[in-house]
Amino acid sequence: MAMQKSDGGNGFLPGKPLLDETNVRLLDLLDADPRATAAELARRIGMSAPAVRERLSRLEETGVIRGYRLDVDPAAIGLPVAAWVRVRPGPGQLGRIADLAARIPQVSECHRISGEDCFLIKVHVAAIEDLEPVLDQFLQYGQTHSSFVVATPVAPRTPAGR
Amino acid sequence: MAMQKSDGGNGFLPGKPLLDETNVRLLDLLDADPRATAAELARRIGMSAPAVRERLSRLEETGVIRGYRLDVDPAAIGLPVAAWVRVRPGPGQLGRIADLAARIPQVSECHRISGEDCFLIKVHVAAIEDLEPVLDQFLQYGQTHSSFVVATPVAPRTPAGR
DNA sequence: CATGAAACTGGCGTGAT
DNA sequence: ATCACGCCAGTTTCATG
Repeated sequence: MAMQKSDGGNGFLPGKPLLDETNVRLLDLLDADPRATAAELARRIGMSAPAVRERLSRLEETGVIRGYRLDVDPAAIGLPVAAWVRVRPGPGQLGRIADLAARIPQVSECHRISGEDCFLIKVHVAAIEDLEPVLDQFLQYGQTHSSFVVATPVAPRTPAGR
Repeated sequence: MAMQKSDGGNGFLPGKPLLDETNVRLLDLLDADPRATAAELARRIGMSAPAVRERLSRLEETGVIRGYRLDVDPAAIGLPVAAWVRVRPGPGQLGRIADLAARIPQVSECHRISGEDCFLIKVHVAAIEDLEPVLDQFLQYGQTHSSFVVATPVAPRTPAGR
C-alpha cells in the first residue's frame, strides 16, 4: 500500500522505460488480436508464457493497457442510426450535460472539448425520428448541433506516434 | 430486442431471433468483461460451457459481435493530446480526405457525417504544436475546425436501446 | 466425456544495482 | 545483498472433438 518512488502516481519511471522493445511488440500483437492467449503471444516473441503474463499484468496495472472492449454492432442490437451531437450549454448548465449524457443509454461516448461547443456526444438510435427525444433532453440545458454518421472510413483503432 | 424482417444483407434471419434473452445476457456479461472465459460465463448464466461457446461463435459469425479491442492509454504511448477535427473538403477533394485519414497513424477514427463539415476525425499527438503538420495535410484538400479533448466524461461504451 | 492446451503458483537461476 | 526478470515444473481449469 505504500507509495513507491515519485512516479507521479502514473508509474512512469525514467531510466527504466516501461515500454521497452518487448512491450511495444506485445502491445502490437495484442492490438491485432486482443483475445490471443499468453501462450500464443509467448510463442511469437520467443518467451515463456509466465513471462508474458507478468508483462501483461504490469501493463494493465500501470494503466498502459486500460482494458479490453467488446465491439458490438449497434445495428445488430436495434440501433442502426448513429449521430454526433455537439452541445453548447446555456449559462450555468455546464455541469448538467455530462451527467445527462452518462445517464442516457443511447449515448456511447461524450467528450468535453475546447471551442464554442463544449461537448461532443455520440448517440445511437433505432430510427432518425428517435433522435428527437434525446435532443430534447439536451436542449433543456443548451443548444445542439447534430450530424448523422453516414460512414466510418476509419473505425476506432489504436493510434501510433510518428 | 426487436428483430427486423429484412436483413439488409447482413445475415439476420427472420423467425428465430438471434438475440433472445440468453444472448442479451451473454453480451452484457461479455461487455463487462471481454476476457471472461466461456466457462465463467456459463457459470453465471447457469448453462454448460459448450452451449455458451456455441452461442458466442454464432454471435461472432453473424456480426453481432464485431470483434474485441485492446484499449491502450494514448498518453502511455506518448500521445497525451487528443483533438477532434472537422474537415470540410474543397470541390472535388471529398475522396482524398478518408484516404488521408486512414494513412495518418495519429488518426484513431474518422467518420463521414452529414452537415457542412463532411468528416469528423480524432487525432492524437504528443503536444499541441504537433497538431500543426497533421492539420496541414488536411488543409491541402479543404478547411478544418479543431477542438481539443479536455475530458471524456463518458468513455466509449456499448450503447443500449430504450 | 476424454484429451490436449492454457492459466496459475511457487521456486530457482541470472544479471544489474 | 537486493531487486528485477525470466524460466521451469507443479496443479487446476478450460477448450475442442
